[in-house]
Amino acid sequence: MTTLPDLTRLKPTGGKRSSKREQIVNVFLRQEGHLSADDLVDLIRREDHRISRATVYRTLQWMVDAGIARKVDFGEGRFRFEHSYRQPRHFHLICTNCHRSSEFLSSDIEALIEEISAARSFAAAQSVVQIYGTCEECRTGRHPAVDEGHKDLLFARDALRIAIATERSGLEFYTRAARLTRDGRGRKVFDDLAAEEKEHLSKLETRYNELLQRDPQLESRPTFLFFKGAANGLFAEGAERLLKGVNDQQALMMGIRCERGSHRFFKKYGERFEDSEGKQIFLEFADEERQHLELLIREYRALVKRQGRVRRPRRHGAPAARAAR
Amino acid sequence: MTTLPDLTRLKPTGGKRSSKREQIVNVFLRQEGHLSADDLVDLIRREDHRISRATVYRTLQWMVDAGIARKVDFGEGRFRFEHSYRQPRHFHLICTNCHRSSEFLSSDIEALIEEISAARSFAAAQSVVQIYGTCEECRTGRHPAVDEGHKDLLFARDALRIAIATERSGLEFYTRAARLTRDGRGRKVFDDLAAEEKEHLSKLETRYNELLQRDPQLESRPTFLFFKGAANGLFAEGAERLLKGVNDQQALMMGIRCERGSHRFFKKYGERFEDSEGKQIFLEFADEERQHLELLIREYRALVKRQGRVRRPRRHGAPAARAAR
DNA sequence: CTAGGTGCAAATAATTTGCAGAGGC
DNA sequence: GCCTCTGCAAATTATTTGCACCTAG
Repeated sequence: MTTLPDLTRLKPTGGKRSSKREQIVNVFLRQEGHLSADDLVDLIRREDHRISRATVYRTLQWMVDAGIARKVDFGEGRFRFEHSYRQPRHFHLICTNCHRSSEFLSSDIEALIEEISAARSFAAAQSVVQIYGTCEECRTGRHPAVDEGHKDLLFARDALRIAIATERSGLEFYTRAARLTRDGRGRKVFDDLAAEEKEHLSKLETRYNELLQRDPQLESRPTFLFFKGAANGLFAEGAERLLKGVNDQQALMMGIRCERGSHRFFKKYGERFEDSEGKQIFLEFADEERQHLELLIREYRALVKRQGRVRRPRRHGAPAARAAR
Repeated sequence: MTTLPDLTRLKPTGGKRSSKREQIVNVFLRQEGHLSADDLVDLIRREDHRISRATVYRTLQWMVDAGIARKVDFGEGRFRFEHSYRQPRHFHLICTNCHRSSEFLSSDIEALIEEISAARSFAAAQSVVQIYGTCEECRTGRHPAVDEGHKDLLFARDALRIAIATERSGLEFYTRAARLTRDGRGRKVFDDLAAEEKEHLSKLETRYNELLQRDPQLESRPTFLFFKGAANGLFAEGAERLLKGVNDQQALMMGIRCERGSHRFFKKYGERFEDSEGKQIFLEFADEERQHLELLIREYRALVKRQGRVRRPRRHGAPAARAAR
């Protein structure tokens, strides 16, 4: 919750400013990857030969309490430490050959973990997912075409990709819904939303291109945030269902469901992360979806008031489409 | 691969029969749960005060090599050991309060792990999924209504549940397909398959009831194998798609896809486990699905030969159903 | 007889702690 | 001056190893 890289804010139990501690923390933060206590001692000793191992251990513990560092266990019989002010709760791929590890996020796995915990009435606090095996480099002998790159950029890239896919599927959904809707006011709502999606889509694409300029290889770097819904966008299923034939009320209701799902997803992810571009993207998008959601709920209520509740779906496919032309 | 509880077969490097080792192994196998080396030393010493800690460590290592035990790391700074001759590659829920842990399988998580590994070109050998938190008992203070029960029975129960759900959805699929199919020979294939599914379904249900007799609380024990496809059966999606309108060839092809998915799932799971009722259920079922699959492929080829390849779907829903009556 | 199994004590390895002195507020 | 930080050395914990002895094949 706290713990920006801004160190002035890091005073967990009102500790004193201390040159040694600050030195250790700085060296730790300058590194990336997963350091063992011993790695850190070595690094520190290059700068200052007079810092004891005990102090490093104590400072590591302090950093964990302060939320700067997280203790991770890769089953080596000792702990390692990683930065924790970005992307909490990520998972690891660990190469048993070169002992390097790379990180990833998977909202899909997280969702399953939540479901399983709930099914077992278990209050999950945190979870560890570690995939052990051999990395590409160790297997093929040659360096991978591109390295992982900076986490913040990757996270922002994947956030934008998901947002764009969602926007695209939303555009498809609203365009299709507008075509199928008979009620004039309802149709206008869908038309307006479609226009809004289109505009926002181009904004997101611009933003994505800006991101690419900051790192020319960004697009070819490996996926960091795995999320299955990303492939076709969160409205894809809804858009498909529209074709099965629904009445105006049902179309609005499906819009509500899609927006709600989308809002929840973006909010949940956005809230989890420390200040970063990706977080911002998620939260902005969540807010937009919330607005759409509220609009749709209002319209749904208004329509039900005008028509009474209608449950029967419109006949399949073609007739409705024809009627709209 | 080896490692039945039958200890006579456990001679990894041609070790000698030794009273001490046998004693230690027996005590270990008599326990369930996750023992630390120290726990085991305590248990051993109750029987024989003259066994040294070093021997216990050496025997644990021997058991790991022999495949009797698996070393697990719950981040406590020491290792624990669990039996490994059943359900390899399970995952853990770990209570940080009472330090007990319970096991589960999730083919859904496994599938995601495989996908992620593939996306990162990582050759995954094994994976660790640990959910840390507070168990129901520690949270509410009272004992859970039912305990976990014996793993073998749970695994068999969940295997049967999945098989039954698949059988039900298969029955639905073939019944529907038979109704929609115009080609006489094709219709007969579906009718026969539907009849077979019905018969096998009742067999599975009988078997399930027999299982319940062995443990009256079995049905209320928590899920052990989590698999989302289990809810509606592996043919559910196919059965739904049939309603959208398909021609005879497409119906056969969908049957092929469903049977292939089902066959793969049951085979994969069945092969992973040591001899147990659950394994047997999975493998029997996989074999049945393979037979159906082969039959459908034959029929598909025959139909294409008779009709030429037809790609256009039949018109939506009602007309096809009408035609079949 | 001999390779492998066993006990004991000592070694290792990661980490923690007691204590006396140093340093910031 | 007080309280916390720090270094050093000793302690602790989990596990491994060297070595002499024992035991089954």
